[in-house]
Amino acid sequence: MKTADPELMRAINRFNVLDTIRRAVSISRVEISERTQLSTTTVSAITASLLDDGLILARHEGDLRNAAARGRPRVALELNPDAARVVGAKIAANRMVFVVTDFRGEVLSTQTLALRVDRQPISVIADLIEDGVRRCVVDANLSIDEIDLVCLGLPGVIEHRTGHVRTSPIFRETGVDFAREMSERLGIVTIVESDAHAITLAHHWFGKARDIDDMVLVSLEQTLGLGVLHGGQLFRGAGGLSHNLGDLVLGTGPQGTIRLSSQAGESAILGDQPSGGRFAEAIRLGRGMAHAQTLIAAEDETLIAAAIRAGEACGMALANIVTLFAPPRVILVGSSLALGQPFLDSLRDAYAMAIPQSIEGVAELVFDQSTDETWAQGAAVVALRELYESPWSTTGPAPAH
Amino acid sequence: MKTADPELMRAINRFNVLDTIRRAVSISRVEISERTQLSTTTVSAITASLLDDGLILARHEGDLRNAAARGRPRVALELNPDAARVVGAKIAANRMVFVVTDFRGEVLSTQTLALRVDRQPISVIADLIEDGVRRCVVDANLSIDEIDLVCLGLPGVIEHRTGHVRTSPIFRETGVDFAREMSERLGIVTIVESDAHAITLAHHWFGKARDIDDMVLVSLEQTLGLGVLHGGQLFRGAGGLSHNLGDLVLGTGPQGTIRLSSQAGESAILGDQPSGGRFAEAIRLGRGMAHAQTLIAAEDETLIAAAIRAGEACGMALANIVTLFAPPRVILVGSSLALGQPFLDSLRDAYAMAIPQSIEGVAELVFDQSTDETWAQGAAVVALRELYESPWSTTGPAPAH
DNA sequence: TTGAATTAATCCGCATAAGGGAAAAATTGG
DNA sequence: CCAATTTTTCCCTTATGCGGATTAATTCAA
Repeated sequence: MKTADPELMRAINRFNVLDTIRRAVSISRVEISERTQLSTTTVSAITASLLDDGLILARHEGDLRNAAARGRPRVALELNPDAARVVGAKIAANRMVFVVTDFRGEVLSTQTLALRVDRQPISVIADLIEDGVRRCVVDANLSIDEIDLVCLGLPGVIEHRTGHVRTSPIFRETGVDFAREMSERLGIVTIVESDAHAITLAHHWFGKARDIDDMVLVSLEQTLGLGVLHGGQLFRGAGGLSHNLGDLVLGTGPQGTIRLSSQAGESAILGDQPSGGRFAEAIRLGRGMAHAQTLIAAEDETLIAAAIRAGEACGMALANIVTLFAPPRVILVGSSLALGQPFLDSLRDAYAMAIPQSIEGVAELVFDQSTDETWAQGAAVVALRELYESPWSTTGPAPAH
Repeated sequence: MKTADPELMRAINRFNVLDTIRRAVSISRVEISERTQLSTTTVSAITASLLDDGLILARHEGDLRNAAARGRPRVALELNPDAARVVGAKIAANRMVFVVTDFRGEVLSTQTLALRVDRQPISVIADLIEDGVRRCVVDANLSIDEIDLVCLGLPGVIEHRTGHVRTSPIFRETGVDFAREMSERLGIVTIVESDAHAITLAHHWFGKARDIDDMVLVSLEQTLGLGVLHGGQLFRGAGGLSHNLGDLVLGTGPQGTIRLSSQAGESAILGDQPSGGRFAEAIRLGRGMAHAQTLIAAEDETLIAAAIRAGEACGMALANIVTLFAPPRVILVGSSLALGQPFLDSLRDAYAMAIPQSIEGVAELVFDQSTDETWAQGAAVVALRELYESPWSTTGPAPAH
């Protein structure tokens, strides 16, 4: 049981102030006081400590109010970009994308490795990731020991608390203690997180959920993932497990249960393409969905049918998720969106059909084609949140460089 | 944004101490200190204030440690049963059950009204509930103004925060502000909550989830409900909405979507029975499931088939819920369990088939045939939790009588 | 029976938090 | 240059939790 002591109190208020500054980008103390309901005295004390720790900066130029304002001008407070650096990564079956960001989550450098890594031994994958992280750090003109935290977003069922990867399409093994492995290799604390959770936070900080604290995100990639934002925090199942939507059962068929992944997973949509062909080559290079879209535009019957089937399955699963979580907004992301109209239309139709009347209109559907960089940035946000929440003054990573 | 001030700190620690005492039934200050990680000094201060407010009592008789213990004996602290009284109720389509409980949640009196209330005008239902509450209070030798809170548990989609009943099988209307209606009638603050949430808390306090803070409960009654306990608290969807499992889509059939309620809802299982017959009579009296069980024991083909179909549908839905929430335990309750083996076996089989390998074994399935009184007691627990959390010393309901 | 040992509970003083009000600081307008 | 205005800080009060010393209540042994 966590006891409430003055330290916790200060940690909470510090985080709130820091997060308020982040959201506003630039904000005066009075406004922080208004938004957080903290007294100006307390805000002043907290910001003084944040300034002292080098987490924020004061900018005196320009008045934040209208130009004709009288009285002492407000001092703009902003996050100090240099307060920390983190690395975020999206690890997928056929590509890896790394970013280095500053304390604000702004991207400083990007590294993309386009290669198939799934089913490789762990040591090989770990080698590649380590290499990618180091390259990306060098690209940002930094040294590896200037990085405070690393967060890797990967598909599959991941136990956030321990960093164990229960199952992942990119690993042959199950139950890998990947956080420890990478932490040791890099010499930096490394967090392992579900890629869906990463992109969920990315949308909360920079994307289509900036204005709300409750929402659900569904990622339609090789794996089908889910992120639930609840009161501004990721809702992790008991034990901190991430979810795997692909395992959802849609019904029973002649050969047992029909899972969502068998209808809407990447391989289910693209099908078995003759190896060596142009399509198979595109898939291998991670361009499968884009290629599929051109084929759909050319009215390829098989693919259109597959896209429609996938859309229907997703729409139905989505309705069930909305029934359970009743979020005001649902964001859909992932490569499958590239399939275009046949997929999206059938998804929307199936959703409309399946959503119960009682909660019709509760959730707003939003589609978003984020770049891989955004996913990696989301992983960086996971890392940054850890830093925001840690009580700098007393203990934790070094505040500034 | 909730600001952290000393008052919040105090409220948190007070609640933790009170809840620790409740769980232990009888406990000394040292043990509270050990379990809550609060210093003995703080525990002493808080318990002094709780004693002062009359919420707990000190019992000096008997030593809590082994008989041969040396030193000053520990003083046992217990909840003061008389610190508050609440009314809890389970409102179903064909019966109402009321209980009055003391501050510990112990039942003081019970009232059962066996009558069909669904599809009646709201005023009629409200009349009946008012009557039931007042009778139950009199039965407990109390006056209505000695009751601190009332909580009504009803089926359907209910907005806990506002007390609005979005949809409920017992109301003709939708969007009823039932909490306000009943609060005005009774002159007592009345909470309206999903019956599934009520029974979930009942299990957490007294039943099969006493030892854990994370679990999922599925209620199989006329309506199919869900309760999710997350970190010892009910997980309410965004907006405090309760869930309606019956609206979950299982697949598509010739005439549109197939919902769980059409496979496993009470009416789906029992079917259309010729009115006037014994079965129809039993259903009208709320004995439908029990009657069905005797028919199943007599090998009624139609009913066995219906039970199996319902079990399969529930098992599949359950697997999906476990996939999403990954709880260590799932408790199944409700009248449908009375169907017996054909239902339970097919449920278990379908669940085993549908549960993905990656989380096989994380969730333990527990079946429980709670009485209606337990459901009502759960509603009382919802009310009591409000009292436990309210900062008595400063404001809130009167502490003692 | 009496004193030592032991354990529980409380008292006292300290550190730290937030908050309120007054004072200081920094600007504009006349 | 002074008055007006607004932001920020300083000083003081109150509340919290905690550590150490103190008091209280019991058992054990001589």
